[in-house]
Amino acid sequence: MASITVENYLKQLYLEQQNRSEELVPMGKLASAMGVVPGTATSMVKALADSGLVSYEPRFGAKLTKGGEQLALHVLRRHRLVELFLVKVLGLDWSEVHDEAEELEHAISDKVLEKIDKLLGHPSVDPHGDPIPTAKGKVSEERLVPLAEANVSAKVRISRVVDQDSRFLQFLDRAGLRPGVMVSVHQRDEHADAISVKIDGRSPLTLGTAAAMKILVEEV
Amino acid sequence: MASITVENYLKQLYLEQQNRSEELVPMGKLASAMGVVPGTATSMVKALADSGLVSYEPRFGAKLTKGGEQLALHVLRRHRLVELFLVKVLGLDWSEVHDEAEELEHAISDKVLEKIDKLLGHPSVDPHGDPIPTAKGKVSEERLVPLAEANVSAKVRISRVVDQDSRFLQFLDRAGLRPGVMVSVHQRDEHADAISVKIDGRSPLTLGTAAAMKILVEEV
DNA sequence: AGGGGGATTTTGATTAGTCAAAATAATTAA
DNA sequence: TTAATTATTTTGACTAATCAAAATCCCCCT
Repeated sequence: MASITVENYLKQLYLEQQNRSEELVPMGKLASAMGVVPGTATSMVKALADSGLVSYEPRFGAKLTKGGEQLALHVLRRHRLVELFLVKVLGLDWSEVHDEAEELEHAISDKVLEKIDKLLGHPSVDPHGDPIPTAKGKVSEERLVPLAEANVSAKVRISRVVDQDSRFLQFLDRAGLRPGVMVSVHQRDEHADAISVKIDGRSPLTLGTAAAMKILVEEV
Repeated sequence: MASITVENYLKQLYLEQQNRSEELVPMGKLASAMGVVPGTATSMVKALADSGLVSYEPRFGAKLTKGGEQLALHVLRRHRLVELFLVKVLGLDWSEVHDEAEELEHAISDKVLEKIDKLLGHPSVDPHGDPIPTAKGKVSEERLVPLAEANVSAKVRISRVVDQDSRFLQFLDRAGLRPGVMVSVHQRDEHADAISVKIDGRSPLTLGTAAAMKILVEEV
């Protein structure tokens, strides 16, 4: 069995791989994502390479092997199903489930996981709109665009928020910017580094580009 | 925060203290309950004593301090609420929830725990009839007697099963001997080391004394 | 009183995961 | 091309938790 630590490294490596264009994740990035010093990441990755879970190019970085990716996806499936479960069944807020799931993802058996999956009706996304890998380790690829890059006056649906920070999510929640909600892009100002959006029945809201990059939308 | 290992030692120490009349739990017993060699238990208990969670009498044994007991009860509360949750909400079998809860008890936050408690209507016992400590760390004391010592021809209610072995529980389940069920004590034979009981509408069933000791009943 | 024998404690080693800080390599700037 | 900067790797040390096996203690029996 992979230890909790190993599960976390694999998950983080997967997430980092998604984020950047390079396929090799540099040790420094992995280390800061894991909250450890770089040397620790190096030695851990070497151990993971020995177990065949990652392939490691010294001085360049590491990437998951097929096996490592399957394990990572399995952890991610647990994480995301747990998040949705906490929201739907236990009534927690979507801004607070990430941290809870961070612990539970390592403690839940396949048996319990499949019960949860069934109870929720085999959902495909979690409360933040992140896709839930299947038990076989498949992830559905969506093509979403950052709100920051949406066309002015377009009508878009908020589909995914790629930042788990609780305070950011609470802000979005208060602003009504939840996955599923339709918004129209009011105006965009490159120089002001801002984009302004409007939800029906609310007054327009202006977001900085950095924030708007973290909100993925679907053009309708 | 107490590590998972520490939580397990405290829990086990509490359970051992309940089982035996002596208040000090000998290292050998603790070690075998924890599945470690005796030397490991000794050194762990010394560390726990240093943190003020147990008091340790070399060569005699250890017992929980007030603080240690509170922690142990908190772990036990998580364990038992999770067990009931798994049965009631996710539909697992009462014979299989113990092992699941063994992991989850260390991963669940107070926030989630209290949601579960509320959802279940603040229950007082888990699926095996074990009492659930309150959030403040109080356990209701019941006075139950082992089925093995019930009077012949008495009508009794099965209240608690003090063995978490999955196969034993499956056996009981198939025999209809679940907490809450009424049985009448048919006959008892000291020499045969057996007791025979009857559930309405079923044929009588004979149990060995050892098994009957693990079933606690309430006289009605 | 002297041994046995069982439980307990000690000692020395091991593994996983970590950090601090020195050494090395690679990249950028001058 | 050399020097400076930055990222990475190495080295040595530490902690928590464990085991194996030797040492110790204590009770009981003759």
